[in-house]
Amino acid sequence: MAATQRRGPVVPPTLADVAELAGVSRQTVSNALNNPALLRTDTLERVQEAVAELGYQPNRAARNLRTRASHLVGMRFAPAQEGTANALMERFVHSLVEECRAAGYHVLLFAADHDDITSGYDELVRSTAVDAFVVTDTYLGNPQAAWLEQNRVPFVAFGRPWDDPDAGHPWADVDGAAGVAMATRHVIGRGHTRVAWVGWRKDSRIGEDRRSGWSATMRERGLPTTGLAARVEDTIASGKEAAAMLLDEAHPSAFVCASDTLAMGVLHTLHDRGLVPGRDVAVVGFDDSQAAQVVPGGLTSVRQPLEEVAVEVVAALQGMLARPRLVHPPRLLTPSLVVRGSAP
Amino acid sequence: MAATQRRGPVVPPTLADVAELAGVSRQTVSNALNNPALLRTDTLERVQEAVAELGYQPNRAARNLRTRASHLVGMRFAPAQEGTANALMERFVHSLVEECRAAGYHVLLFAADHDDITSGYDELVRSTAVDAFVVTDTYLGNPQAAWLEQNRVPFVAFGRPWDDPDAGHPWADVDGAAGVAMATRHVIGRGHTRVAWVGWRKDSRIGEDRRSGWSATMRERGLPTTGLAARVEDTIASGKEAAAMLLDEAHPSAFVCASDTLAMGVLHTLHDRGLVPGRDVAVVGFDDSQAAQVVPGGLTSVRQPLEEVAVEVVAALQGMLARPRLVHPPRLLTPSLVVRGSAP
DNA sequence: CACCCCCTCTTGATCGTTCCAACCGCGTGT
DNA sequence: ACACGCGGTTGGAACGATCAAGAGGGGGTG
Repeated sequence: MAATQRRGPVVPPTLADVAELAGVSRQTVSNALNNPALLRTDTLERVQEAVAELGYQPNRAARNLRTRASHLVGMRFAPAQEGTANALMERFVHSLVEECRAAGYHVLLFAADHDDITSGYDELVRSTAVDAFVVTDTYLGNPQAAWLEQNRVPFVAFGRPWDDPDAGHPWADVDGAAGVAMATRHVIGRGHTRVAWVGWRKDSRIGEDRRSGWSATMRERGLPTTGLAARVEDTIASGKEAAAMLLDEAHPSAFVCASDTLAMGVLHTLHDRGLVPGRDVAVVGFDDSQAAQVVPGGLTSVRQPLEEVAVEVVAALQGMLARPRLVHPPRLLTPSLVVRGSAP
Repeated sequence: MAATQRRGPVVPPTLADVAELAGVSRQTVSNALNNPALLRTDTLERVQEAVAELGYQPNRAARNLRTRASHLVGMRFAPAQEGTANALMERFVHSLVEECRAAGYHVLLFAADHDDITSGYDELVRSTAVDAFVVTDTYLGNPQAAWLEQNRVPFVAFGRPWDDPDAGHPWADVDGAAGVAMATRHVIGRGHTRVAWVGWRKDSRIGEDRRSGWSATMRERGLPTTGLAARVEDTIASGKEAAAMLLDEAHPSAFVCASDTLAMGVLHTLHDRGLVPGRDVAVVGFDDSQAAQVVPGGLTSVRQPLEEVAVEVVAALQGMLARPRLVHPPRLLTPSLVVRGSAP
């Protein structure tokens, strides 16, 4: 036996091998694995021993073919943009992988053409390579969400369906407005009254949502907002320029930003002007990126509970695949504030 | 027909459906896809039309079962450590996904128990869920590489087999010593003569390799190294302490570091002491992390050519799966230096 | 004209698993 | 004593693709 395995790839045992060793039929072995309650305890034990002895694992391809399920979840993996501080995905994907494992799923990554967003999805659906998708970039006006829904492809979104509040698919998201409100209250609590907002352009729904957390809190506390907001591209340079402009024209003592990238831009301006973050001017970012964690002095930032998002997403996936009719209720999760030197 | 598809999931067409529509047998359709040269051109066209009309894609599970190949590549996905600036994986994984797509493969992510490293691999191998693995964390004394080799599981490593120079598996790696040498020459070229090294503990093979790039270059230029090196944990705090110690005792005017995390630690000390990076003291990191890119002033850093690594890894995978006997020759790739404010 | 061969296409079997319906032994109710 | 239900088991048929081998027809050759 050892001699036959010395050369060439090891050929894994099959259900039939286990059945023969245990002295039962294939179906009994199958039941032992998928429906153990049907077996007498002594038979079950005998089968389990045989399974353990051979190191048997059911062949995925055969099982997939028969059950019409792959136990794979597809996810399009877009790279983090260089030169920004947005690195959510690594954290999220890891949590997702962990959660999926607990649920008996694996994560399949794929890339799509940049011009044809649906290409990757389409191919995987038609070849029945995955059971469902996790869609993460719903902020792009999500053409793929609409496409998936139209084609009755199961998927769960990380991100709200902004354009269609009662879309038929399950989703989980983080309450950006609540996070920014938390950040704003934090700096107000430290005595700041002129709190500026550096956010994204108006066409970003997420950006407007986050901004509302700032403006609502300011209004609530009776503080001014006019002239204290900037809406720019999500780059270091834009954040830097916006901060310079705001400092000159509106004299804020604190900045709340839509992203860590913008916040890092603000830090650049303070750095250039010899202002000390946290002492002269408070700065809060959003995402708790690695840059926020390691920048000298530290950047206070709103941290998304990506682990919880992953839990919700996988729960929704399981529900959706088990009972396709039932729609999992959406979940909106609350982020937390990580306080560091830039806004102590 | 439309009525039958209105409710419930759409059932994809099979080979038989295409065959019927094209008026040929199943096998002919199969040949049209896998071996088109065997068909007469007019038949081929007829089949291709039918394929296009039905939107046919071969069922993965069935194909996998029959061909005993899944066209999936497994990769263990470990999360980036919080509080450090090491975020290589996201970039590498994306490149890998792109390359795999070109080669007709997909990437399957999985997580393993922290105590039993081989658990995830074992399960996937025995269930024939993946054709091969990409192993990335070979620096941990790689128990999984040894295990995989022993069990004749195909895999390609990103990282050299440090402990076993002529290991039987293909690999690609980045020449860390060359990268550090490049960094060291850069600061020497700018007039620095007392160049310090902040690296990892001695038990790290990668760390010692990178260190050799510094020490060899210094020796080559006839510059002193004694008292100018520190070997510490890969954390911000350790880098910060090491920099303080070195500044007090050896008075270096430049720091070359084994990682961006350590380099950020050095920046912390400079920041505390009112020293300006790039003007008073030069600092070079390793990895070109997001933190290096966005920190005020910018951190000069050695950038790993992860895209090229991915190309090599996938090429090795293809060769290995096509001709298991032949061993793909290892490749050692040269990194580049990204110059920013900390060492202009 | 018969023979052979090559090119093209078809038929039957197979991969390893799960689903289906039938089967068997056994105890129970009538 | 016979039918019946029930827990436990059995062989056979699917799932959808590929592999192996064979069938049919046209053209070249002796």
